Amino acid sequence: MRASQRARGEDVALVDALLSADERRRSSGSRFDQLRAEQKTLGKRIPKATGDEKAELLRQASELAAAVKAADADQNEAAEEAQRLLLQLGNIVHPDVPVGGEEDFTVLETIGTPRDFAAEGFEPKDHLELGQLLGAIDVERAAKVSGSRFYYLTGVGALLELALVNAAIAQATEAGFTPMLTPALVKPRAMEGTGFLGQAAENVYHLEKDDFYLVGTSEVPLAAYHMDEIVDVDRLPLRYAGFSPCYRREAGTYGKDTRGIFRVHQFDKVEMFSFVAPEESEAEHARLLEWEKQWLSALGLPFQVIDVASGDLGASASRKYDCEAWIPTQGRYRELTSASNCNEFQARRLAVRLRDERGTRPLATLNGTLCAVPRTIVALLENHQMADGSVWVPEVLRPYLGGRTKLEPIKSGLESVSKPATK
RNA sequence: GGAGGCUUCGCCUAGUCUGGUCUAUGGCGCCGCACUGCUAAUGCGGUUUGGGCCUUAAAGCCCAUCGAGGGUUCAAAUCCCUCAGCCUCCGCCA
Repeated sequence: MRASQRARGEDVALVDALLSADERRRSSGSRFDQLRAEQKTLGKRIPKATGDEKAELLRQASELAAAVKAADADQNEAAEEAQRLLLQLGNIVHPDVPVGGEEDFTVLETIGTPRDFAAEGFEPKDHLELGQLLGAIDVERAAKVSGSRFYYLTGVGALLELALVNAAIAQATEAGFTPMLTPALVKPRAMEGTGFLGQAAENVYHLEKDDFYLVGTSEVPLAAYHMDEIVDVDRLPLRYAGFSPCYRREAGTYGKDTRGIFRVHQFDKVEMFSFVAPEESEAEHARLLEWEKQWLSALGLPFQVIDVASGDLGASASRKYDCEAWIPTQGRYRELTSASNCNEFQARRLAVRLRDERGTRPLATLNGTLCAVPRTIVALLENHQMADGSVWVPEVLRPYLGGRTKLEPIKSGLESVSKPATK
């Protein structure tokens, strides 16, 4: 909603200011070039000259040097101004994107059918209750240690995460992605270049003492991986499957999704990231979505695909498809994955270019979630639960869970082993 | 954390002490052309990136770019300062 409220008038004013700053940069730049050429010519004569002639030349050169310096300063100032304005500008929205705020998305398709628990004769438990029965999730101790919106995955919960990650990486590798473990702390340039220091800045953790940012997604280190590089067009597409912890301040979400692990400050995620030629970006966007659908289908989750509305796109995406899984205890579809086409937006800021017969130009970057762990666990537990609190394990995960077909409530869980002394 | 060394137009490299002759040397790779049954070899030419001018186009021209930024100077790859990255050694540490 916030983004949609950004008045169009402001953007127009921004673009005008940007254009005039660029014009200033250009004119003082050509003045600089000209003065510099004169200075060079003059400079060549100085070593050969003697006496009065030399003194005169030195005097002229000195004046010229001052003029060059002034033109250079003008140029730099205008360039900085233009850059500053440019960073405030969001990506251009794809014309087919539905206009409006968060609620104005279009449902593109619905896959699978939510279970009818009433017909099965029992009331579904929510993921936290199931997690506790299984000895898989501990939010109480996490609150003690780290505060709200943190969690421990314990026992089978920890195993479940590892299984999900392994299965997701296996699928991505099969599809041709290069698996990557990425830094979670990045420099300002990487954060800024991916578009996270604009409206999204309030949701980013910053380590002031070292000027590091904690990434909210491995999209950041993956996009910046080829920063300042020129990639030969023959090497495209470059596809990476990143796995990293993700940190989010979740500012402005007080009171939203407070129960369980649906919305947390730290989680692990497998992310797909593609570098492609700009003319390929829409086709690649569709492919990313297909891989997400393949993943969610393999997990046996009912979900819908939405075309996210313009106001909910963020700064860097021109179009975004979300896959939303059915959450039985909430009675609605919730975001599990998100695939964004950023076209040249990030590449331009990070100076990632391609080289083909036409020369060099920015390429396109796209990102798509494969598996954001906690939310996937939420959906998995709730959708595959049975009346006794056990949870059916989809086939893709079994090889990574010692072949087990279901997770079962533990008789004497961690609770009985060591209860917190207080409360 | 401490001490020292290094960073040059794809890769390697000359140049830095002693500022102007650097319009940055040479090799490798790559591209084009020539020659040659093919390949190879050989010869000649080209080969950073960004901005601008000019042109139908090709070509050509100007400016910047020697890790980044600042300073000194008429003039900086070269001298000074700050920062970054890499390497070596010491300390500490999983």
